[in-house]
Amino acid sequence: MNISEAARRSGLSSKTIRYYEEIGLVAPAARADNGYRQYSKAQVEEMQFLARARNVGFDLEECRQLLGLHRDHHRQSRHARQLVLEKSADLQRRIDELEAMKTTLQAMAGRCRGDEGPECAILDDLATGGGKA
Amino acid sequence: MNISEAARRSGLSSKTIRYYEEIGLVAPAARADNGYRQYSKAQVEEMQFLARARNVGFDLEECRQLLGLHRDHHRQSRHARQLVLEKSADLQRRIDELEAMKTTLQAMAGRCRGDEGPECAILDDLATGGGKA
DNA sequence: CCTTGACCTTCCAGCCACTGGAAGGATTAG
DNA sequence: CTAATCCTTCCAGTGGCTGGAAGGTCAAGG
Repeated sequence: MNISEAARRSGLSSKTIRYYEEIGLVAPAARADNGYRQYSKAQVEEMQFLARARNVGFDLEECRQLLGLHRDHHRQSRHARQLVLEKSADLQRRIDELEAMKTTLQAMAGRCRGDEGPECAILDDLATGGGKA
Repeated sequence: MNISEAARRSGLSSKTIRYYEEIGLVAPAARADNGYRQYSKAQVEEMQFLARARNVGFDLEECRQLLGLHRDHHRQSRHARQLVLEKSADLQRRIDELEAMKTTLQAMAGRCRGDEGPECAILDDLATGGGKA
């Protein structure tokens, strides 16, 4: 299987697959006589694993750890669970941050006339910090 | 006022102030005889404006636009309001994404024993996509 | 056989918004 | 005089790709 087929099946782009190989996240692919990368089902499955891990918020270093656990038959599930709980808490912190920003923005928009005139509660808030901005 | 004092008062770092000058987000500072940058109150206020705008989620290009509106006495407040509403929607989309990730993670953690053994619902979910991961 | 188009390869540059650090000059306090 | 703390410029690195150039390979159609 060539790289674009592996990409289609895994959900990663060809570029991303090459990049993951370069940084050692996936093993270097076998090469056909013409130099093209060749992939097995097992490798595509690892790529799917990585695509899913990325999609739930893990960074590449965490993906590396998770993949290590996945490959290790002597792993302890508490290690995976800990990574997941930490990431979950991390996401919650980021959500809280974004919510706080959004609340501030909504408050500013609520005080702004938003018309053709120059008077603007938003710009005043940003200038003075008055509206908790 | 030297750069570190301007940094302290504005909430930006000295590095960031130099960077903003370099990309033309703030006007080049006046220089003292020794070559040190000198800042006025008005400039520090613009930096505070930028720091606040950054803190509510605007990227540097948007900050540039907001600062342009702030400086323009013939502005129309609807332009600022539009930027704010778009950013708010943008934040909401990101919040929704993060919530979805977190929900998936929580579900995975809930099914995982998290003990000393190798059996692990999390790794299985990531491998198979079974748990909607 | 030739061309066209879709693959594939490598390598380099760029994105965003800084941050760290090196190398060197200026200022201040003791 | 020295030490500490400023300031300057410049270069490199971060994460996780993405785009593009320059060139090799392959399958189908004329």
